[in-house]
Amino acid sequence: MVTKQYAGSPDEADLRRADSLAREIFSDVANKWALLIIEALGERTRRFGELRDEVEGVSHKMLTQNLRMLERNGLVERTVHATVPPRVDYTLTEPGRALRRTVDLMCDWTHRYLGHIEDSRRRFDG
Amino acid sequence: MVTKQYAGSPDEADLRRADSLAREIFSDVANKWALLIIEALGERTRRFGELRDEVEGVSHKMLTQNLRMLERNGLVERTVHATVPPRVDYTLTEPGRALRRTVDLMCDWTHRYLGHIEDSRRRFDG
DNA sequence: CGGCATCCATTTTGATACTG
DNA sequence: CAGTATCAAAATGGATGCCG
Repeated sequence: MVTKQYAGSPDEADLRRADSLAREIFSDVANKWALLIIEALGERTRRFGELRDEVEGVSHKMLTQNLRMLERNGLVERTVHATVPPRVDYTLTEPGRALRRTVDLMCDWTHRYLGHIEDSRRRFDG
Repeated sequence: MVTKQYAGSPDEADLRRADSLAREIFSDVANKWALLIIEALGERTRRFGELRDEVEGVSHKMLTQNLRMLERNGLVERTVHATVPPRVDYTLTEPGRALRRTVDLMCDWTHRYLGHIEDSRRRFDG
């Protein structure tokens, strides 16, 4: 559960605040592009352009937007090199790497159940 | 990585098909409502109305849509009881429960790094 | 009660052009 | 190269009404 259950305790207000925050973070992170970007970053530092190439189908705009969001939440670190042409590196932080481990599991899951899912779809569609 | 790397092997076409399927499944599943619904289902069977109450903020439409998608992918099983008024139960299948375990980890992650993230946001916004 | 279809507002997204 | 701004197109989501 994202939001935890609790009774009317003294610091109920604090708990509610934490819950709505948890929910907000979950909404930020639980979307296709964010998770694919986190996967693509892996353990290595990547340049903006490398990410755009590796995350298939992502547009320039979506990539920037999601990277900004991930940076804001402290999941990626952004390093600007003062060169011409400019070079910007992105790396997962510790929290980012921790999240990546869970995304890895989701990817494993996808490959593991590929067959099941394909069969299920055929049954459903037919 | 959602899509795996591979060289020009004989069954390259098959692999590409599997990859695009993996990507499609990932896109289906990696969205806020789907994951929240999977979490809400947990180990128990739930009625449609119970889910609507438990998944805070979900609309009738989004719930139906996502449940249909999850059913199609074989992650939930839908049971219609021929009563008046009608009663429809939803339960996670084995693949669904397996996915839920990874979503649980994502939720744990969220609560674990709540503080870090809140701090990071403050720094970023200010 | 649960589901589907429709309409409509809002949001998201992609394409494009422009900047440092 | 990376980022921002803008605009139109497309997808999403909510509200409503009707059906079994």
